[in-house]
Amino acid sequence: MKYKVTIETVAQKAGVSTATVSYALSGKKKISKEVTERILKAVEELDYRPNITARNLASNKTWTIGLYASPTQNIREDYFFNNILAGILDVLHIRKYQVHLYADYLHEKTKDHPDLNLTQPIDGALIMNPRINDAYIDHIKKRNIPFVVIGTPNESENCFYVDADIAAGYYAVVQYLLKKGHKKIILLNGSPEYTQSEKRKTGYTMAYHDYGLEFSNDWIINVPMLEEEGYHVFMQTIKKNPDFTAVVTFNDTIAVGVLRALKENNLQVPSRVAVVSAGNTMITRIHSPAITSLDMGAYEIGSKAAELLVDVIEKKRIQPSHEIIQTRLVEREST
Amino acid sequence: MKYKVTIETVAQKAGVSTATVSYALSGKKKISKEVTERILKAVEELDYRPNITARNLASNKTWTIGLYASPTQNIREDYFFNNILAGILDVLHIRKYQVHLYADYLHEKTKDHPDLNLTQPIDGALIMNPRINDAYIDHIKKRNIPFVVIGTPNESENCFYVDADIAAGYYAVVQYLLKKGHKKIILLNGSPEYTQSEKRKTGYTMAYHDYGLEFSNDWIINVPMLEEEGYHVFMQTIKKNPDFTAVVTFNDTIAVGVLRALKENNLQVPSRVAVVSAGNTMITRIHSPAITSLDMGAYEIGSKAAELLVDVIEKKRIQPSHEIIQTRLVEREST
DNA sequence: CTGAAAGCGCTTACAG
DNA sequence: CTGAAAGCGCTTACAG
Repeated sequence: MKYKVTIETVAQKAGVSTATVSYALSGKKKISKEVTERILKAVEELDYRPNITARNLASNKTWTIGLYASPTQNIREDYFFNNILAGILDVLHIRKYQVHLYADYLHEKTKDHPDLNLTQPIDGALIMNPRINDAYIDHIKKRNIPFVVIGTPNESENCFYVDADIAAGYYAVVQYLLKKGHKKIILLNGSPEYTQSEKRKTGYTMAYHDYGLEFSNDWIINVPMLEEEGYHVFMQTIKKNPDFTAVVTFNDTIAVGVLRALKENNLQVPSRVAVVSAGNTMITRIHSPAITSLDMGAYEIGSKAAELLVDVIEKKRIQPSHEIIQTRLVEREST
Repeated sequence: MKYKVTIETVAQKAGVSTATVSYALSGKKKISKEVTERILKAVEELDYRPNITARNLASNKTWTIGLYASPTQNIREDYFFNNILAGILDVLHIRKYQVHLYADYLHEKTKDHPDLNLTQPIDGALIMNPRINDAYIDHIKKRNIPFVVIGTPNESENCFYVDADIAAGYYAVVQYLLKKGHKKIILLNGSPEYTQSEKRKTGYTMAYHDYGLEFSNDWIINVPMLEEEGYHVFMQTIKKNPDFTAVVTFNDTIAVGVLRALKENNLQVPSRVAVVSAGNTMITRIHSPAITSLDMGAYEIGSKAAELLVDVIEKKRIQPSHEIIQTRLVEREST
C-alpha cells in the first residue's frame, strides 16, 4: 500500500510549511534558494504530483476550456471539424490551456437537452455551430462563463464570435455560377435550425437579387449534413426539378452524396451540372471529379476563436467583439 | 453583483443541512418526499449549479477520462482518428463519462516530454498509438491511473489494450498481392518508434516468408504518416527502386500521396502498380482510382477501448486483458 | 523570506 | 430520516 503523498508530505519532508511548498512550486512568491532546493528534492524523492482538482478548487481556475461540438459537424465524415479542432488545439497549447470535449452535445436529441449539470468545470467555452435558439448558449450565459461562438449566433450583439463570411462567400459562389450562365441553381442547404444555414440562404438570395434574376424557394432544400442524406434527397430532387444546371451544397460531405446521385443519373459534371461545395476539405481535392469548393478558413476560425476565448478569460478583452474570416473560392473540375 | 449560490445557500433556503441537500440531489440516501421537494424548489429558484470541482475533490472521482491522442493520427488529415473518436464518444456518453483531449501530446517534440503535471484530473486514460518506449504509459502507470492502450503497447503483459490484428491484416494484404503475382512489394511504413509500424512489418515479413519468397529490407521504408511525406518519399523511391509492382502503405493518407507520385510518373494503377492502404476511411472510396484498403475497425476499436476502460475504472475488470479486432480487406480499383 | 490558518464547495462516515 | 462536522488537498491573504 503506497502512502498518498500530498503537499503536506512534501512540507514535512522539507521541514517547511505547506504554504512555502505551494509558493516555491508556483513561483508566486520568492522563496530562498536553499529552501526551494530542499522542497524540490522532497518533491523528486516522493514523486509528488499535485492534486489538480484541489488546486482548481482553491484557485478557482481550471486551465480548461469546454468545446461544445455539434452534431452538424459529423465528426466521422467531415474534415471541417478536424481543421477547426487543429486550430483550436494549436492555440490552446501555446496559451497553456486544455480542452474538454463535450460528447453529450454530439448526441443531443432535438428537443432533449443534455444534462448540463454533468459538465466539468471550465474557464470558458467554445460553442460550435449555434442554432437559432441555442440551449447551450443560454446555459453558458446563465452560468456566467466566458464563451466564444464559432459561427454566428442569432443574437450576435452581446456575444464574442468568430465566423467565416458565409453570406459573402455564398453570394460569390452563386454570382460565379450565374455569370457562367446558370439560371436554375439548387441550394442544398443544411438544417434550418442552424444559423449557418440561414447565412447561406442570405448569400444565395442576395446574389440572385443583385443579378436581377428570379429564383424559387423550391430550389432551396434543407437537409441533414451527411453524405447519405445529400444523396437521397438529391435523388428525389433530380426527379422533381430535373432542369437545374448547378447545385451548391452546405458542405463537402453533402456534395459527395450529390455527385454520387448525379453519376447514377448519368448527369455529366460539369458539362450538364456544375457543383460547388463549401469547406474545401481534403475530399474536394481527392474526389473525382475534384470539387470546386468555398474555403471558409476552418483552421483560422478555430485558432482565432481559441485566441479570442483565452483573451476573454484572461480579461484582456471585455467588450463583445467578433472576427470575420474571408472566404475564398477554389475552382476545380466540378465547375 | 450576483450572490454566489452554493449548497449552503440551498440548505438555508430549504431549512435543512447541506448534507441533506447533497443526499437529496445525489439520491445516495433516502430523503423524505417533502424535504426533497423543498430542496428541489430551492435549487430551482436559486438556479443552483453544483461546483463540480468541489464535488470531484470530495468524492475523488471526476467522471472524466483523458484521451492522449498522438501525432501519428494527424487530425487534420486522417479520418481514422475521427472514427476511433466517434466510437469512444458513443460509449462514454452511455456510460456517463466525458473526455478530456490532451492537446499537448499532439505537439510533443520527439525528445521533449510535455509537462505532464499540467494534466487535469481524470479517472482513467486512453492512450493512442503507443511508442516502443512510451513516456505517457510510464507516466500514467506511475500515477496509478487506470488506462487502456489503443494499439499494442510494447510491454503488453501488464496492460489493458485494444487493437486491430495489424500483423494478420498486413499478412493477408501481402499474401493477396503475392498471389496476384507481385514479387516486389514496397511497404511504406510509418515511423519506427511506433509499435504500429512494427506490427505491419511483422505481417509483411511473415507473408513473404510463408510464401517462400525473398524480400529486401530496402523495400520497407519508414515515413512520417502524412500525405506530403508519402508523396515526397515515394517520388524518391520510384527513382531508386523502379521495378516494384505493388505498394502497401501505413495508412490511407500516405496512399493518397503515393498515388499522386505514381500519377506524376505516369505509372498506371493498377495495371503497372497496385496500391493497398490501411484504414478504409472515406477517402479510399472517394479517391480516383478508389483505393483497396484494409479495414481495421476504427470505430470498434474506439468503442471497445472506452468500454474496457470504464470497466477497469469501475473495477468490473482487474486482470489485464486485451481485445483484438479482426481486419478486413476491401478491394477497390487500385488493385 | 516563512508560517498559521482560513477558505474553496462539496461528500460522507458517524451519531442520533 | 436528518444533521454536525471532518475531510478532500490545495491556495492565498495576512501577520510576522
